[in-house]
Amino acid sequence: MSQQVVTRFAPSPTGFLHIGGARTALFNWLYARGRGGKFLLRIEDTDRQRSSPEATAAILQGMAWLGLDHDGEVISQFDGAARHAEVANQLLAEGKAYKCFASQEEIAAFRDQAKTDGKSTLYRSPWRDADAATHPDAPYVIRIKAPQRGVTIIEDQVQGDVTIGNDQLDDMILLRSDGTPVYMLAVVVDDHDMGVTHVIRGDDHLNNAARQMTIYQAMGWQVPVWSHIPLIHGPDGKKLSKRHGALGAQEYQAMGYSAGGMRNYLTRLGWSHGDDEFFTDAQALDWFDLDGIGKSPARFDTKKLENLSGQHIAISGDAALRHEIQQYLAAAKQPALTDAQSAALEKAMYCLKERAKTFPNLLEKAEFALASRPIQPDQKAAKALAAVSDGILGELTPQLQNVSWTRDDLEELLNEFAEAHDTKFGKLAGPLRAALAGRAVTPSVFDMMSILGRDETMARLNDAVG
RNA sequence: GGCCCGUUCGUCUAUCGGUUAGGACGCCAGGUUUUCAACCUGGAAAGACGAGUUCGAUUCUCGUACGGGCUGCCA
Repeated sequence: MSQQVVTRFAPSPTGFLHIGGARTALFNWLYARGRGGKFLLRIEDTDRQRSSPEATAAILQGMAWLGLDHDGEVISQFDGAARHAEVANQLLAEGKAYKCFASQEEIAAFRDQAKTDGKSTLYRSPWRDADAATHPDAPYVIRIKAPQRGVTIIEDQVQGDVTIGNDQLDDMILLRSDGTPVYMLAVVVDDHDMGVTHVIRGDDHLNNAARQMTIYQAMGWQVPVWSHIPLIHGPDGKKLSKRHGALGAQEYQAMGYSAGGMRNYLTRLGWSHGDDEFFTDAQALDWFDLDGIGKSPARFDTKKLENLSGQHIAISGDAALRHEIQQYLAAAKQPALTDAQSAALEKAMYCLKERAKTFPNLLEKAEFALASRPIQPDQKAAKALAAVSDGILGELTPQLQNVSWTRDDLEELLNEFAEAHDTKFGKLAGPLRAALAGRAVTPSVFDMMSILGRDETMARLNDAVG
C-alpha cells in the first residue's frame, strides 16, 4: 500500500496567476485529486519586498475561477521563518553548514572579475573550512556545505534521470545575514514538513533540484518525486511569464472563456492521453498521469482554447451556465443580469449554448431574450429591416394570431407564407430577426418566437412595422 | 563563459526500431443552411541538420544548429 499522494502549488505573490502557473497548479490538482490525495497551497512570500497581499488575492481568485480547490489553509511560507532558521542552525551545529563572512560587495567583485576572465562565476567561500577562532565579529550568512566531487542525479518523472556534476554546485546560502531564510531552504523544509510526496513545477527549477537535494541529504530526509514540466511559451515562441507580459488567468475569464474549456485546454497543453482532445473533468482526473507529460515547451493557442471553450459550453447544464455567465460579467466589469434577464437567459439557453464559443459570444446571441421593448435595432438589423417592405411584415403579423404556437407549426406557417409571396423564407428571416432581436446574429427565428411567446412576438413585429 | 533541458504538419500532439508518420485546432475548396455557430465531403501541411548503430531509424548514440533554463543575501 503506497502512501497518500500530497502535491502542492507554491506561487510567489508578485503578480497575477499567470497562465503557466495556472497549468502547474492544474497538473498538481489533477494528480492529487485523481488519486484521492491532497492538494496544498503555499504562498512563497519570503521576499518581503516583492510580495503583496493583492497578488495573493489575485492568485486565489484565479484558482477559484478554474475550480482548483486546495486542502487546508493557505500556507504562508514567511510564517515558517523560525522553523527554517532552526533547520539552518541544526545543519550549522552538525557541521554541515558554516558561517560565511564574505560581504556582498566582495562576492559581486569576484563575479565581475570571473566574468571578464571568462571563468566560472561559482563563488567558493573561503570560510567553508575556517576555524571558528578566526571568525570576525561581523554579519554573516549561513551556507550549506555542498558536495564538491561526484555527481547528483535527479530522478525526474518527466525529464528522466538528470545528472549534474557536483562541481557545478555552490555552497548556497541558507540564511541571509539578517537571519531570514532563503527560498532554497524554505521550499525544502516546507515540502518536507507538509508531507509533500510529489513536486510538479516548472522546469526552471530543474537545476535547483540538485541544490535542494543537498539539503535533503544533509537532513536525511526523503526526496519527493520530482516532475519538472516545460514552460508555456507565447504564440511567438518566446517565454511566457509574468516578466514578459504574460496574460493572467483572470484576463481569460474576463474574455469570457468557460472555465471547463480552459481546464481542458490547459490540461491538453503539454500533456496527452493518446488522441483525446476534448474531455470532461472526470475523464481528466481519471486519465492524468505523469508519464503523459511532454518534454518540450508548448505555445499558447487561443484558437484551440476558443474551440474547446465552445464545446464545454455546449455540454454544460443551463443553470450552471447562467451562474458562470454572471461571474463572467462581474469579471469583465459589466453590469449584472437582472433576475428577469437571468431567468430569460436560462430559458433560451438550449438554443444558445451549442452555438457559442465564449460568453460574450453567447450573450450577443441572447440579446433577443435580454432586451425589452421597444427593441432598438443595431446598424445591421436596421439595414435588414429596410430591405423588406413594411407591408409584408404587416401582413404576416395577423396570421400569427391563430397559429398554434409550437416551433414546428411556426416553421410551417412561415414557409407557406414565404411561398405565397413568391419568395424564400431566407429573405424573410433577416428582417424577422431584426424585428425580434434588433440584431443580425441570433438563434433561429423559430426558436426566438417560441421562447418569446405569441404576444411578445407580435408586439415586436408591430413595433418594427411602425 | 560553465552546466542542464528541449527540437514530428502553422499550433497542440500520437508513435515506445518496421505505419501510405495518425488525430485535433486552424487554414483552403465544395456541400448544407435562416444570420452566427454547427454539420458533411475533400485538400494542402511535419520527423532541425550531419554522422553512427542496425537488415531497417521519427524512434537508440554522438556531433552541429537553433530555442529555453540555471549559474542571486529572487522565487
